[in-house]
Amino acid sequence: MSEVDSFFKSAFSVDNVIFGFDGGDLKVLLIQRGAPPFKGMWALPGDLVYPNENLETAAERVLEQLTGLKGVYLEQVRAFGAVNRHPLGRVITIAFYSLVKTKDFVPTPASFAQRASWHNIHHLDKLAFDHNEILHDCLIQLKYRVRMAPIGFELLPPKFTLTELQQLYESILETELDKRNFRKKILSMNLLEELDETQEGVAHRPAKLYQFDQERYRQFVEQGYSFDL
Amino acid sequence: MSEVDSFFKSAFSVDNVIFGFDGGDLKVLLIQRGAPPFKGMWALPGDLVYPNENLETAAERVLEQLTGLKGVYLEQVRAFGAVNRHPLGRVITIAFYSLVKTKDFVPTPASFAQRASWHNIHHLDKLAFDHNEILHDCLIQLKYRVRMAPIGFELLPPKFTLTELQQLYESILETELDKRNFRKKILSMNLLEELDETQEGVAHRPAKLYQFDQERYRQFVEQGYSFDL
DNA sequence: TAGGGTTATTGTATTTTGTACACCAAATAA
DNA sequence: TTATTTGGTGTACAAAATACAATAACCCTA
Repeated sequence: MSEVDSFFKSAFSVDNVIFGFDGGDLKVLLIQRGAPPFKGMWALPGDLVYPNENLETAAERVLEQLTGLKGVYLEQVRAFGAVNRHPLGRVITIAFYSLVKTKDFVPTPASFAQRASWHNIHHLDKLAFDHNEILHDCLIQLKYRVRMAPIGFELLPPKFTLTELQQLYESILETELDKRNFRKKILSMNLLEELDETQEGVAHRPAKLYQFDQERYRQFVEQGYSFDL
Repeated sequence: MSEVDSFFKSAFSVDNVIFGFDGGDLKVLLIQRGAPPFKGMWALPGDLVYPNENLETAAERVLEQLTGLKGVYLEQVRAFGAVNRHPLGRVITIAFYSLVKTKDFVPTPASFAQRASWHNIHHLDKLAFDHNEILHDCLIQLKYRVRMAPIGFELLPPKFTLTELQQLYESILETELDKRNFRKKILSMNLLEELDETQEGVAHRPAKLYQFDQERYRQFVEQGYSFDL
């Protein structure tokens, strides 16, 4: 991440809250800062926006440099622009969150250099800058969005069990869901394709695998329905 | 509104979608640009953010300079930062919307100078910059928020009839609502105080006046309920 | 190979919420 | 006084949310 010159007047950056899910709690990918300000502290990955770069493009670049991933789900949350949020000058930042499948994450040279690692979203220390606040707002946005659009699947492998899907929702929404009611509701939208495969390598009855069907969702929306969980 | 120097490298501004309601359709307050670029076209009121000014403060300043109003409801929507959105250079803008009571609006010198006027939100020409897109996104945001938080009242005078409130929701949501069901639902939350006053000067049975009770809403939230319409 | 351990899968009854719908009341104007 | 206009109200039905428990299918171990 390039750093802000100490004599700049104003600049803008993007910061990216990269969410991941590994079956337990919801995770966020943080980097450990190697230079002042906030040297050694954990921070959201981000960078200044290049002169000929859209905001989304900058956020995608930050994500790709760190994770090697392209084409992942990305959404802007809002701008953070408190006058003193950056100790070296006036920098406003545009916050994005993205949803990645943790198994796709391949550490890049940038992620080694920046000591990137996954952190449990509920056990976070004080982060650099106003990143705790940014993270908090992105999480609120995610909680809201995950119930109104079929974006949770972005955090799961292409084939998943209904229990995995339920646990994902439970960890994002921080609530417990009833198994039978959850299945009834998610299956009633008819957006999941039931596969002829089952879980393997588990010491109990293996669960059926499902995958999200993008085409069915397109028709679902076209017919005036909206995802709601 | 100060203009961007042609030799700047990058800057950021705020733009404010000021909504108003006069009983008919939802309105938005626009200014007619007096200088290039887009001279003569209608645009959202906005300005560059001052070096020592928070984003919200800048949006409040723009609003106050134009309308004389302070302390109105204001909410950030998101940043707009397409590379070529401003013809004179790289300017990203942070979009806000605010909700004002049209009867409180007192034209200021700035609003005369900028030929500010209310426009029907559904009959808009092409606006300057990317302001149609900004307006569109702010309207979508308003539609969401007005059903999840008691912010519609910000567009009405302190004392209003249930029919006025219903018409407000109908014009924001662009849908018709059933009178009995609407009243049942809004009254069931018990957030409105029924006053001992009635409408005056109407050629039919006068309606009871109500006012939104902020204190009741505080307790409502405290008890874990959430506004939902 | 039988039994124990673990998770998967399924339906129904009840409560709550949403929706559809029509008549009388109270004021002004002619 | 009568016509016109909007205000105000309740009930029956449909849909959705919720609460809840027994059997099935697999692996492991004795």
